[in-house]
Amino acid sequence: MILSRTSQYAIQALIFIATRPPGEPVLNREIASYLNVPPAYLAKIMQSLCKGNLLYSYRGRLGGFCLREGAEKTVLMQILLLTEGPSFTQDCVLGLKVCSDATACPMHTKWLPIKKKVVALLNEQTLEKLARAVQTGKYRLSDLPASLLASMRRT
Amino acid sequence: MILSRTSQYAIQALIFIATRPPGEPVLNREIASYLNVPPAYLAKIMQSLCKGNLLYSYRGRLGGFCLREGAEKTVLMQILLLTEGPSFTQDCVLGLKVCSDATACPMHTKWLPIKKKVVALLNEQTLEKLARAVQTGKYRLSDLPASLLASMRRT
DNA sequence: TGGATTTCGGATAAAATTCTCCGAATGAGG
DNA sequence: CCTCATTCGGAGAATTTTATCCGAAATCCA
Repeated sequence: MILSRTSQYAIQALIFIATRPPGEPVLNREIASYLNVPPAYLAKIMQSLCKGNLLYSYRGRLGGFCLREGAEKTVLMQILLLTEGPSFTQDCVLGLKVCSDATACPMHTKWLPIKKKVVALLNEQTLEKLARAVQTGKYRLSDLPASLLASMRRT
Repeated sequence: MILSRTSQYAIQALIFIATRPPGEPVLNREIASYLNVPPAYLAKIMQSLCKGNLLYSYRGRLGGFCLREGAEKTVLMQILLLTEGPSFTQDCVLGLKVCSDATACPMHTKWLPIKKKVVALLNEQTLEKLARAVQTGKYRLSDLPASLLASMRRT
């Protein structure tokens, strides 16, 4: 039900970059402050996304990170395979080392169709699409400001 | 997509107890060796399941753990609420503090129907049912023996 | 009563994840 | 060439999760 923080940060950062004009490097500092995540930690994640061939990085003045050509078509599953590891979609719900159609845990047959839906969903969500959803203003990428949170609690 | 080890151990242990004759206490040691999980760690989890009112515990000779009366009807969701905490079903995929129909992350609307399916599934799987599935021999609760794993790798 | 067996509960260790710091390399611009 | 701003890469700290250890309390049975 839950992604690691690393995965969440990675997805958020990539969508954020996808909302920005392509070709103009985005600073790690800017991403971190927009998303409200620890900059030094995010920097590490950005590095691994570069190594995973999703991003270009540029040093020095005018440096920053850009999506690689075609990376707007990147799908959430690709990101998660980088951040969660390749066994991400294969793990057994109950933690069994081997859980296949042939020999399975008692949840296997019930879980399988749901897992397939999740995988399908993650495979159809592109950065481009998600970025556009954010640009409309209908959806958020970062937390609500604390002031707003407080007023929600009061009601 | 993934439960904590604690949750996995808890579910496995409870199903195992449910496969045993009710009223006869099962030893922590026995459960741990059957499931092949660390006994001392499992013992901690068993304690919290007692505090969560799913189990009875008995000390001394003939001691061990039994399902509480009616606990065969316990549903996976109840266990997970104990082991993963009450926000288990509420967390946003992208990690936003607030992500509701009113103000949401860009995955929210797509994720919601899947989450509902997951919740429904977890709410309909009782220990009784899962234990029976194991008793038929069709499904497993613990890992395959290492020898079998080795022979699978050879093919 | 005393010994054996088991869970309880607290402290602590180990491992994994999350997060920080800093010097070095790189590149832009004066 | 020098300065400044940025990412890179390695080391390591903090936190959380997973795992271990041990004395104490409870219980059975002889």
